[in-house]
Amino acid sequence: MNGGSDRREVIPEATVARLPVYLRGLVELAESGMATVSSVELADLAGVNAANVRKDLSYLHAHGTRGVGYQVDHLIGEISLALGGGEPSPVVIVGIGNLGRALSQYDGFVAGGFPVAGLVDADPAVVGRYIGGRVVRPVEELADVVTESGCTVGIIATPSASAQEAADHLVAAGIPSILNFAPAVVHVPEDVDLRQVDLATELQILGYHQHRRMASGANAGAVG
Amino acid sequence: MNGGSDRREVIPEATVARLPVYLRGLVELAESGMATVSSVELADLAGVNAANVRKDLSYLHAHGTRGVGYQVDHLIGEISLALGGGEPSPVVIVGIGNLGRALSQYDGFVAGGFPVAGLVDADPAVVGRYIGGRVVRPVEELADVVTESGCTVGIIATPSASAQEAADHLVAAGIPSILNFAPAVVHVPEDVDLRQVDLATELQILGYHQHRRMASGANAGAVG
DNA sequence: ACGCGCTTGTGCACCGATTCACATGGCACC
DNA sequence: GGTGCCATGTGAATCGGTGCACAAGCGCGT
Repeated sequence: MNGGSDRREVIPEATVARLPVYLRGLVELAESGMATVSSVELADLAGVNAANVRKDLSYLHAHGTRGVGYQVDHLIGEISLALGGGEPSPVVIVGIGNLGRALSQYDGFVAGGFPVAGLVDADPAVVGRYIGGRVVRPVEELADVVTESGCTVGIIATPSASAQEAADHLVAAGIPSILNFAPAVVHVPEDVDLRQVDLATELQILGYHQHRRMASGANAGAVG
Repeated sequence: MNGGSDRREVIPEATVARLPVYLRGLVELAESGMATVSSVELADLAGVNAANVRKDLSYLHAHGTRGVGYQVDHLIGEISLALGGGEPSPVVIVGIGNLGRALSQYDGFVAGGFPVAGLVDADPAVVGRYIGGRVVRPVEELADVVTESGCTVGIIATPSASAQEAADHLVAAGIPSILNFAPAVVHVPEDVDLRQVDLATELQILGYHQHRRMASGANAGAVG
């Protein structure tokens, strides 16, 4: 059943999605001088259940001390290690419209270890322009950009109509991880990791809850 | 226990999250002249399982015709109705930095029925500037902006340090739905709907998979 | 008018995730 | 040095979601 050599076996997807949140909270704690943190405190910071925090951390083999809590430094190290080994992963942004421009200057990327290493666009009117000190290169040179900078993450910020094309370019260039901001479903090979960030969808989900609240508020008092 | 008059009882959260994707696909189908669509086709468009599509649509009481499929027009109407009743929900954006500027000009918002009705910022250096024909107003006037324009959705695009403050302002102004782009956990009252869109977190999740793939690729051939 | 094929609608089983509750165990204080 | 407190770590039950597989039903062709 177990080889025993699997230091880090497998972390559930839901846990992986929470680790960055823990990490942010832990960094804040470290900056404010806290040396240890309990699962309850960390749960409060991350907005989740305390038992959930403990189970999540148990997957990292980052055990704490009973009666005391977890060591903040150690925890930061373990989570960072799990989330990419601490190595920065340069990103390339495809599609330099409003959103692409904003993303290329978004501080959170650099702070999170994801420096923007390249900008490409298919529109000749945009190619050659400088955004935040970086030149926009034609999408035909995407493979070169990837090779030069060692990009491992591609961000799609094109209009939806061009999203699939952009994804194809990224896959062809050997990018293994893609973050798609375009409101469109794109298909990639199985060995490519694709995540969707859909602003319009998020708003529509909010709209549903709002609509339902009003409707049920007018009908009955039962509100979830 | 049940009134029996609940035309639309409750839709599972996972289904709600897929409805906007269906809607997009359906609109495309309608534009290309398709009158009916089968669950298999729609599933392919949305990238999900066909049985899942059928089950999702059954929650809307939007049943199709056996042997034929679903009527595209009717389905668009039903989904739109579920997702906010077809009424546009104006949004107000708090924090006009790089991201806020991009969001204020994002076409997808208007197209999705979420026109940007107001921009506010706490920084006096930003207040008064015009972004896309709209003036940035001070955060103190947030309540006025909401009242004037009937905003029902607030978008937080501030730095993380100000996110909680922005949320508090929005809640105080009576906004029931908040979309938070700041990489920070914010707390709101129970009756306020809050959704998180965290770019840095998404990248870190991608980083984990990438890291794991390399690690397990060096160890064994087993890749999920 | 009748039967065949296609598609919907759904019961059921599986799976991952969450959460409670409790046993386990270390630290600090006396 | 002993005892009590407190927080971890985890077993087990529960919950929501997914997907298979099949029965039910409608239309179209003959």
